[in-house]
Amino acid sequence: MTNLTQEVTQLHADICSALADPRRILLLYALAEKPYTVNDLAKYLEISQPVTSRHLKILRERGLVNATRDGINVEYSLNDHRLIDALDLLRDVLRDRIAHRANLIVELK
Amino acid sequence: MTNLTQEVTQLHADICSALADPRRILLLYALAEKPYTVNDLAKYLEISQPVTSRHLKILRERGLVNATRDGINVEYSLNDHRLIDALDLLRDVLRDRIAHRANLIVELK
DNA sequence: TAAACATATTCACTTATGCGCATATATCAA
DNA sequence: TTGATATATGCGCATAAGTGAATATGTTTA
Repeated sequence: MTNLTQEVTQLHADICSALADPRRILLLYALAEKPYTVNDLAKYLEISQPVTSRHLKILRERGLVNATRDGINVEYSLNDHRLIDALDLLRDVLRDRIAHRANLIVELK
Repeated sequence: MTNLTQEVTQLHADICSALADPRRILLLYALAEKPYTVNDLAKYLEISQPVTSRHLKILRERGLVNATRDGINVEYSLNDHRLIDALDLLRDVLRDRIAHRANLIVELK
C-alpha cells in the first residue's frame, strides 16, 4: 500500500472520528436544518457553551462545518449535505440491526 | 430530548467510531470484496495477527461484520454493504474538500 | 475607554483507545 | 493425547479524547 493511500485513509478515518460522538452527530443534524450560532446550538442541545465550542472546533478543523463571524456571533453551517446522507445510511444500518435482534428475541419465545 | 433518542444517538456514534480507524476502514473495504479469514486479512493489510483480531472484534461487536468458524479458521464477512456506501460518501466529501483547497492554492499563485 | 455579550481557550483531571508481547483457547490431524 | 495451526485475550504502557471551571479573546455599544 502506498504512502498516499495511507494518508488518504487516515483522513478518511479522521472524518469518521469527527462523527464518532453523539453530540457532534446532533450538532450536524441541527445544522442540516439551518445555520446556528454557538449559543443557539448550546441551548438547543442543552450542552454548555465551552463544550459546544470545542465540538464545533473539531467539526470545523475537519472541514465538516463552516464558521462565519456575524458581528458578535459566529454562525456555523453544514459544509456538505452528503455528511447527513452518510449518517442516515449508518442509522439505517443500525435500525435494521436492531430489528434483526428483536426478531431473534421473538423467535426465542 | 428523550432518553431513547440519546440511546439511539449513542449507538449511532458507536458505529461511527467503529469506522474511525484507518485499519478498520481497510478491513471493511477488503471484506466488501469477499470474505476473509483473520490471517489472510492480517497478511493482506500487513498488520499483526493480534491487532487484526482486535480490530475485527470491534467491528463484530458493533454488528458491522459477521464471524463464522470454518474448521480451524474464522471467516469474517461484511454484514451490510451500506457501510461501504456510507464510507464512499465520506470519501467523496473528503475528495471535494481536498480539491477545493487545491484550487485555493492555485488562486494564490 | 468601559461595559456587556459571544466565543474560544487553558488547565488539571479522568477516561478511552491502541499497541506489542506473551499466552490462552479452539480445532483438527496423527 | 500430542502437536500444529489459527484465533482470541490479558497485561502494561503510551497517547488521545473529553470534561468542568475559570479565563482569555473578540466585537459592539454607550
